[in-house]
Amino acid sequence: MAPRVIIHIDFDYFYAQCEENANPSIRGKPVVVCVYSGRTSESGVVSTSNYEARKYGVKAGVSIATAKKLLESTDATFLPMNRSQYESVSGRIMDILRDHGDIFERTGIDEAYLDVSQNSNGRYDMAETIGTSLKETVVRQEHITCSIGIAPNKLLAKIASDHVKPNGLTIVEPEEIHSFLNAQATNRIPGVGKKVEEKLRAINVRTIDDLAQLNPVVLQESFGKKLGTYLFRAARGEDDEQVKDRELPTQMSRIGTLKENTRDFNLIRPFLNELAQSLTEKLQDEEMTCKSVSIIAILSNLTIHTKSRTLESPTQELRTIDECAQQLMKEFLDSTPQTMLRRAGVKVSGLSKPSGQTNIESFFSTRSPQ
DNA sequence: CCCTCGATCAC
DNA sequence: CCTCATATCGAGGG
Repeated sequence: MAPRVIIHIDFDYFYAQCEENANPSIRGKPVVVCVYSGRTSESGVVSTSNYEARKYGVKAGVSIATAKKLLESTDATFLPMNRSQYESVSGRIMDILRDHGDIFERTGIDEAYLDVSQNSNGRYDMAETIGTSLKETVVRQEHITCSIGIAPNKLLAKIASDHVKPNGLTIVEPEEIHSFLNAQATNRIPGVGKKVEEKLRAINVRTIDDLAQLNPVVLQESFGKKLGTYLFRAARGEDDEQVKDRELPTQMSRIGTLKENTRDFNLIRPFLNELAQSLTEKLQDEEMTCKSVSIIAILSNLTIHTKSRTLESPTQELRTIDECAQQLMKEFLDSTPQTMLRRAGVKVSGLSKPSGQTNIESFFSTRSPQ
């Protein structure tokens, strides 16, 4: 396989940066984009904050109450998340990126990969020019800075984009892989979160170098075949994942927090209906159907439970989806007496776009009802 | 092979 | 004292 040159682009503190652009007067001050849960006026968590706020320890996941305390001495701005706004900014930036590479893959609202192997002629100096140019274009057109990683594969490009930020550009050429990974913490590897990191720490593995000493069999035994193999290769900077045009999304979900903990169906029914309605609108907008419906129940003790069902035939109708969700939730509550619901969600999955006929699967499922 | 469920990740 | 959305994996059961 010919060597590749991959770019990973990550928009800096994206939601907060969008808010700075929407209202430049808040620039230079701490900006905190919040998800308010609606329980009390202040309940909820921080979604994203700018770097001024991060200096005070205010980052994603911190409760709004805590963030207010940490920032009480400052002139910080707290804003509710405005997702549709960020979606449209993201969409325009993605259009710019798409123009800069041979293959483009959007992996989130604020990140994407570009395969520039052809485009750069396999040369890192040319790839750097492409990277610099796309950063300039994005700043000029959308006033958003981003951080970029350029490397021989997706894994290294992603770790590289995280290496220097905000507004960074990090190149890892093939001969630099080992010195680059060397002393980095294992959690720099995508896929190594809290749980995996804990398990690794328990066996005295803290750096990627430590990880690279482990036997593949040991890794597969502790983490399963797939993850074990992945970790073994990742520690060596190896990754064959192709940059691929994203297929259509395969699921969508809505979740919310109830006003108070309850198991009263008179409160839960309209709540689920709202979520189902929002999902149905989105499905119909996208001209998609779903094959199964799930409910998500988060109890007062914060444990998470799910229950799902495959429909007789794919649908995009509110009635079908809503009734299925209601039924599933009834069954769940009946099976767990006493428990109180804190949050509830609805998910639709097995999505397809019958008109698009993007795959053989949806072709047959729309042609031969049975 | 498909379905269901929980877990994990990363946002 | 605790959001939201998506993808993926593994296990267990048909």
